[in-house]
Amino acid sequence: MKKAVPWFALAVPFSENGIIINNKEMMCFETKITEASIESIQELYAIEVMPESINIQKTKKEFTGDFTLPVFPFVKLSRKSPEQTADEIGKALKEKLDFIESYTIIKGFLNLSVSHRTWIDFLQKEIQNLAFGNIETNSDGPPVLIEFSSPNTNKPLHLGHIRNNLLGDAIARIMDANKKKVIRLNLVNDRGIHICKSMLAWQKFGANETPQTTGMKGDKLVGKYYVEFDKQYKAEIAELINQGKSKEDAEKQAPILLEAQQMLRRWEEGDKDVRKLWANMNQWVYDGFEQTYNNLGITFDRVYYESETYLLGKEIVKEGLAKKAFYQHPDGSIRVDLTEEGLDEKILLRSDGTSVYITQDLGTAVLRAKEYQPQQMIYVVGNEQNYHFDVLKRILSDKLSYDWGKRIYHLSYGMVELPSGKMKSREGTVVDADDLMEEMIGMAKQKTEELGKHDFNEVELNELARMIGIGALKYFILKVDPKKNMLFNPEESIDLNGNTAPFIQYTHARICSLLRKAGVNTLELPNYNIDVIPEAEKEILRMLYDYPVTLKQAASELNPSLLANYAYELVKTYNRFYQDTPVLKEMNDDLRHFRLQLSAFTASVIRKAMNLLGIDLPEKM
RNA sequence: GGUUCCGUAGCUCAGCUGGAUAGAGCAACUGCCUUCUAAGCAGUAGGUCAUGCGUUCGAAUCGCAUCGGAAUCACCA
Repeated sequence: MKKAVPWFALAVPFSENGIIINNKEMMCFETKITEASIESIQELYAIEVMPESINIQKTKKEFTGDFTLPVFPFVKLSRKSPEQTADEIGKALKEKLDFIESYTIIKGFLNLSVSHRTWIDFLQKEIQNLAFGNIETNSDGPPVLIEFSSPNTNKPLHLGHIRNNLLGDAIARIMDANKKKVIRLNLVNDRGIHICKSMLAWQKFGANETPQTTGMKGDKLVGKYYVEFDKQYKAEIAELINQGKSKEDAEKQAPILLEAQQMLRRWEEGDKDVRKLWANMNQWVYDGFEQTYNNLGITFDRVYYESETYLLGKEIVKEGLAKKAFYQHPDGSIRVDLTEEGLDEKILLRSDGTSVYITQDLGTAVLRAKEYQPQQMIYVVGNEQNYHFDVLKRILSDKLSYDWGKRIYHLSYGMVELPSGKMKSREGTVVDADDLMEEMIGMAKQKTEELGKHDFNEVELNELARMIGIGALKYFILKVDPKKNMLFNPEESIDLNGNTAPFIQYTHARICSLLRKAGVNTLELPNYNIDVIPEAEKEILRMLYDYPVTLKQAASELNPSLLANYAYELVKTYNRFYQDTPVLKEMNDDLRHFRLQLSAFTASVIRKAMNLLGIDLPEKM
């Protein structure tokens, strides 16, 4: 249950209580309150307390105040009642901190109120700051590598791949907002028995079908023959069992499987015909993938192909053998003994000298470490491979003593499950990525028309539907904590109301409309002053203030869902205000200007958060 | 069987570095459009936070045990 914090979380400047230390003089109330509290307690009770025991939190909505300090940990030291302790500390804090205007005490909770002037200053200053929330760290430092997507080329992408792609993309964006140089990697698994299965089935039953002759998307066509292979394979197994073979024997001896294995050997020998067929069919798949990636808005800086890198690992294994990090088993295979680390023995090279999955991962890890000398290597891979990455990391850092081995981080995400269980390509129980996107866009279009939005021509309507449909899909996936498994029910379509992207997009569009009608530049409004900020507005300010912290936390935990949930909370808070507070119709100039600026800044922060999730926002909807 | 992860409203999810009366959305029900976009807002109803014990001034949150679910433990990837 303990949150796994990546090793490099420390590289992000957090103070002990998780708050950013001064970024471009950004106001950080919590830090100042914490420091002043330590001082005050020292002065009042002559006792030094650790910063950890000062736990500044946001005041709950039902009480007045902005920040709360529970004083229970100090009552033993003060030898006074919680109320009296809180009062003494509150008095001292008010004196030390000019931004604290007043405080109230409820039981042992000291609720501090930040002055209205301070909040106005915050708004006026930060709305000018285009980089609000972003932070400068290691901007010239070595890059962060993020490997994600990494598809097999024998079948089309499905909803599980979508989660992987969206997480990888969002994390790359979040790291980038933290001023890290990010390299997006894709390692395409373009060779192996699975591709040979598709190739063989196509050769046998394909009748020379191509994407051109069938009008089928390339990856779909190749996937079709992968399923075709499986059908034939199963039929042959059944036949063999009928003839009296055991199930295991049948599975090993089915002629079509033997043929596929033969094809793989010919591929490895460089057989011209096989290589040509392979190159052709892979190209179909790449053309198909490109469309899917485009529609998802996913890009890469560097694509590795396994066919080019799969031999690299053998060298590493041989070196490790020479260094006695590994050993040779009597049967000829090379293995690593990780029993001391609480893991098992693991095969690194087969007895016939060919490489297994981990051999290749060792090779590509060394390759990219050499090429980029990265500060971090993040792998976005499902949690079914936790064990594999545990082994990989231990081999590289412990057994082979690569210093960068420790900087590998497996971003392990949960599976997308259907009500019927896990998705399985071979059994056809998958939610296809292209179909799902198309369906979402269709729904968005239909909804837009139902709501009688007539301000759009055909092109605009399509673009709007794309933003809403794809946005809804991305948000649906990204709002869930990455490490948790999630459920997708195809019977119930993804919502467009409530805690969804369209809700957030809609609020943004409303603000845009408001600003268009105001017809002023919100950055150049005359300086206003108001004595009392109404509660609805203050709640928005408090939410806006939270954005930088949320972004830092999302970065250090590699968790985009924090930003999704933040955006939702912000928007809900804004809508409450919008519903019954006039902005343009406000006659008091100061108030009107304040509300306009508050709205503009809110829209800007919504944009920031959603951009980090890869979600586009229309200005009208 | 070993290891790891998970269990919060009918459903999908927040909250988990211990803090005040456990929150949203969907589904159900009730109000609010002659006023800045109703893809909205306000409200009703729905909970032994899997169970038990422990630590603590205080536990959904930390520890131990039990029950239930998932993943993994390949000369597959």
